[in-house]
Amino acid sequence: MLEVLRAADDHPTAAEVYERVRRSSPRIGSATVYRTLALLVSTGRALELNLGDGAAARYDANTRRHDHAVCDGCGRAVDIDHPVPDGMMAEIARRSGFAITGYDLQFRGLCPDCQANGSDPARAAGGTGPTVNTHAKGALHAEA
Amino acid sequence: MLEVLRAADDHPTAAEVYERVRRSSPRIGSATVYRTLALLVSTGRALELNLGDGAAARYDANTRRHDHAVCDGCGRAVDIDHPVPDGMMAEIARRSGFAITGYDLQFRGLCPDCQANGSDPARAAGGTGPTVNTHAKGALHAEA
DNA sequence: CCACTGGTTGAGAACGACTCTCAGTATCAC
DNA sequence: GTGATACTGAGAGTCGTTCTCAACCAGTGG
Ligand SMILES: [Mn+2]
Ligand SMILES: [Mn+2]
Ligand SMILES: [Zn+2]
Ligand SMILES: [Zn+2]
Repeated sequence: MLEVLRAADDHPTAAEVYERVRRSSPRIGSATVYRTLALLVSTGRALELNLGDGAAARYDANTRRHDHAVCDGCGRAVDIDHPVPDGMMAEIARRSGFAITGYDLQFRGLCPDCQANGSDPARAAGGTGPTVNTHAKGALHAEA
Repeated sequence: MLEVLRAADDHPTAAEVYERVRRSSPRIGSATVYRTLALLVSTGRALELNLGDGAAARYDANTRRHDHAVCDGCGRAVDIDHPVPDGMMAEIARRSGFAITGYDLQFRGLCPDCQANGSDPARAAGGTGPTVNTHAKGALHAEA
């Protein structure tokens, strides 16, 4: 299970992990996949990502603190490694009165593939082929 | 409906909006609330927020670009107005190849109330009383 | 007035992503 | 082997949201 995650370069949803694990263990049930993912997350061996588009959670074996850029066309998420300045966190904490423990940041836009296939973006991104989320669910990226 | 949103200083979920609208229009159905919220969002008169905790979407009549600090204890979300430097966006775009159109940023931590009532945080935040999300759903704020 | 027409509405069914329950099974300790 | 214990998968349940569809409400023309 962790192997599957480590081997994944995309950021698979639980359903995608299930599908992949099933190839080597066809008798596994989805409950076990959810249980195991939760365990990996709670023991710090994986990250659960909520990319702010209201879609299913994604899982990431890369536990270093990092952010993502999410493609509005095909849903692909790529790693972004560019920490927010510390001073900013302190400033936010001071102004809000919150005890800030962390932050989630994601950029939205179009990936190179979807920029190319300008029209009907939600179909590009073929490549090695992670499932594409067709149903875009309304005006996204308005968030936060 | 927009009035209800404008009058709200918290960031109500669709269910909370429904509940409040119902006070003046008791015959309204939830389908209409969802439909209307979607319309407000798609016409730019409200924002749909996905605060990255996998919880229900929240709605915000404040359409200025702004971010939020979310309390891990009681779920409260307060506005943060502290734009990320432009240079950073450009840098991200350059390094990722994405055409970046925006970003979503949320800070996590404990609100002043929940800092006070240290133990059992998920019960504080009384105040004017938006519903509190008890079931915390596992290790949050690991995200992104 | 009143029959048509098209846009809204609300009730309830359907849906997707999860989470729970529970009986069956594998594991280990004796 | 026998029993205690943990783990598993099937399926039911939950929650937030969207869909479907019949009833309803404008208007419009007559
Ligand atoms: Mn990542
Ligand atoms: Mn706000
Ligand atoms: Zn794309
Ligand atoms: Zn709080």
